Amino acid sequence: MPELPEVETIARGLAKRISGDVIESVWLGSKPEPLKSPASEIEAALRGKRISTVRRLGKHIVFDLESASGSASAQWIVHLGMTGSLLVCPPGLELEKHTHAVLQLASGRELRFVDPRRFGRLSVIEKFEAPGAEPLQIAFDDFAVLFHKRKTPIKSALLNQSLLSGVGNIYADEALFRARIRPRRRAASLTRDELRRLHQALKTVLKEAIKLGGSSVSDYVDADGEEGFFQLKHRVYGREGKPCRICKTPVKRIVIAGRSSHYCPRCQK
DNA sequence: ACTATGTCCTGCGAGC
DNA sequence: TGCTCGCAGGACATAG
Repeated sequence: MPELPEVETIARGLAKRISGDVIESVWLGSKPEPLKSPASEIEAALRGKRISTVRRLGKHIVFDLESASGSASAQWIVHLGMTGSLLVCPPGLELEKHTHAVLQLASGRELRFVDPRRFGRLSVIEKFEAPGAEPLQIAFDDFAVLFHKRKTPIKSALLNQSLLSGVGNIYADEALFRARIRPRRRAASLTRDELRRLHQALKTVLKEAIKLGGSSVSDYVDADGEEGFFQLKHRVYGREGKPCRICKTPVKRIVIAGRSSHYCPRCQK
């Protein structure tokens, strides 16, 4: 569900609310759970640990843990998949359907992981490193190299997490619109000027979305239960048949690599 | 090594 | 009202 701006918003909200809190106990749901690490390992790594920070890497949420003595411990990594959410709530609250993990915190609150579609993943690792580059940090030359000689459509390349970490379907479409590039273009066919525009557009759209708390399509809310507002700024995503905000030509929707892709046939070349 | 395709899940809204 | 169908913000395995 969430892409970089939504994950960033969630991580910031969690950092604000639960940094410094201590995990007293851990409950992990039964049967086919979305656990990448064994349940016993996750429980052992979390129980009794202090959450020193919460931050985002790619589409992953990283919980930096400390042991009681204050030394750095393993990291708890949460990937929300399409429909995952992390909720901070009072202990009495009835368990929502599809709750897969509950952490009791020393402050009396609970941190819950809920995920109906179960594409989300929980894991524990010493030091997590995202496979791809951070789109908000990558320099232009490194960005350009990523697409060098790639025959795949630029849209697919943007979604490839081992190239760039954090770009998903919405922001790929939105960045390509702003850069005036059609999603089906072969990545290697982009000119240097187009690559510059794409690099800039991607950073701009991601930053703007973070500012607005992400895009709330369907039921996304952040750690405080707040909706994002970037969906109001979408120029092509989810706007099939509606007039392009620049030239009024109806926005087209096509399927690339099984993902719906939206673009303006007039503005994007 | 790179690329295209299918699959994992549940829920929701559109259309009949 | 109730059913079926298609679709959903992701990532991985597999096959070519």
